[in-house]
Amino acid sequence: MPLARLPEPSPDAAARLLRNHLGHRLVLVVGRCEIDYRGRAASHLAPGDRALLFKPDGTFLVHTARGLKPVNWQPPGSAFHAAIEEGRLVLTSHRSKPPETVRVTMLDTLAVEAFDLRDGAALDLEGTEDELAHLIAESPDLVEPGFVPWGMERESRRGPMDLYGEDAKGNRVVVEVKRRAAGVEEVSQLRRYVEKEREARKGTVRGILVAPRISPKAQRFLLEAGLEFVHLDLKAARARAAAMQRAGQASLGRYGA
Amino acid sequence: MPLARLPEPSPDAAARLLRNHLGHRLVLVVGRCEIDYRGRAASHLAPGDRALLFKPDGTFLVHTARGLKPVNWQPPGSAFHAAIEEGRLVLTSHRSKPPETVRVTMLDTLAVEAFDLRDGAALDLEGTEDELAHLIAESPDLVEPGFVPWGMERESRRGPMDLYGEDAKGNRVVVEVKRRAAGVEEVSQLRRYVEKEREARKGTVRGILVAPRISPKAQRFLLEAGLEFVHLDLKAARARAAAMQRAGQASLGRYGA
DNA sequence: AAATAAATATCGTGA
DNA sequence: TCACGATGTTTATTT
Repeated sequence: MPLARLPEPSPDAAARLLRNHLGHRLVLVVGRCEIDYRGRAASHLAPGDRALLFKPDGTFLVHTARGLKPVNWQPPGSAFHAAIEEGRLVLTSHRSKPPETVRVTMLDTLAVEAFDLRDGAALDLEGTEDELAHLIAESPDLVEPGFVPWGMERESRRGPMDLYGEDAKGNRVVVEVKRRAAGVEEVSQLRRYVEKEREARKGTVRGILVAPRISPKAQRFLLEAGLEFVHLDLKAARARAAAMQRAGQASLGRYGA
Repeated sequence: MPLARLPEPSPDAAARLLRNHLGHRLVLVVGRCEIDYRGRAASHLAPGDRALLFKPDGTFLVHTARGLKPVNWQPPGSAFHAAIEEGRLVLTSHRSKPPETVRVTMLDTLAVEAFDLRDGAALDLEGTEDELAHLIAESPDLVEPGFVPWGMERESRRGPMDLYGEDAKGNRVVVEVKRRAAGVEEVSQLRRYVEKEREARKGTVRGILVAPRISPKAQRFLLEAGLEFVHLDLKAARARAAAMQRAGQASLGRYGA
């Protein structure tokens, strides 16, 4: 049950409830309102019905009936304020760095509710770029036979590239991993790393973009920049990595320690 | 007032309400739940209290008590389904391209509500990159004295660059405009455009990055690539553009037609 | 605090 | 439909 709830409250009653709960509970406000934002940019939204969410951590969201993204918002850390101006409930959210304010004038409040949300769980997410990079680090033949990674970016701070190492011929190799289709921007990214490495070291430096797909323009750009593309998606990487690990185990069982 | 509302409903009662309104109204569900997502990636979220928003356009949002981003979501166009499984209310949202499903098992439903949101307003946003580019197009001296833009990307579809034209000496100039601080990625972007232009045309092609600020690494990269940086933020651009326009008007008044 | 890159990025636009 | 670039991007990570 809501901790508190007011159906079609008066501005005064709504303000009292909000002052009790804003910044402490999840507060939902639904109704007709007009919204102004000023900060890095500025916006105005003429009157209409919307749902407002005020979170205990200072997050503020305004959702219209359409679209995934909030039409206006404020990130965590913002301060809430409820006031009555000219008989109307005015809700503001402000933060200092950068200075930004969202101001909502309620014209018709349909509902105001506060909930105490208890939640100790953290999202367990898989299928990220990081997972793909780790699969390659463990089964580097996914890039090409003989590729030997010297380390991952996070571990070795040699640079921001996802993986680096050397190929079967001893050439330096920079690998950039993408979990989704690569475009020109991703090629540019790899190109920056490879150029930096070519400046720092003598000898051949290869750059390999690993992704499930590459756009035609990006493919041309890649070839012009002397870089390479390896097709690999997460599903295939998982399957092939598992197979390689099994093969490795089998080899060890037969020939290893 | 909500179109419909059930405080602490039974799974059956909640399912009935949801089947009536999902996909037609804004539906809010608050309660303890467990969430699984499978699609481009995959995630699991152990039980906890959250707020669910189902929009009429197929948008689905799961918000915890913290953070700006929903912990799980589904973009517009998704299909909703409410079922009872083993006595529990199970809410799913599915879309086909790409195939993705979010499945919410309600363990304790605190509230279910449906609202009919009427909203004909569109967000009026200013302070975008587009505005900055237009200010420069109208007052090209903001880039440098004597710069003459031949057209904007959108108007002339000459290419992906924000502005292009020629300087006082007749050199081709490619201008990339950013409304916020520029980093290495923004320099790479300008570099791509300039290189393409240098391939296509003979003669000098200058590349100018216009932004309120540039990071030290990006600055070095920019110089190495033979590109230039012009400091300009939106506020200054507005003020100087207005002053230039006034000056232009004054000149016309004195010397012009 | 600043910079860099990832994101289930989303969203609009143009080809 | 795809590709590309903007976003008040936000978020996490590292320096």
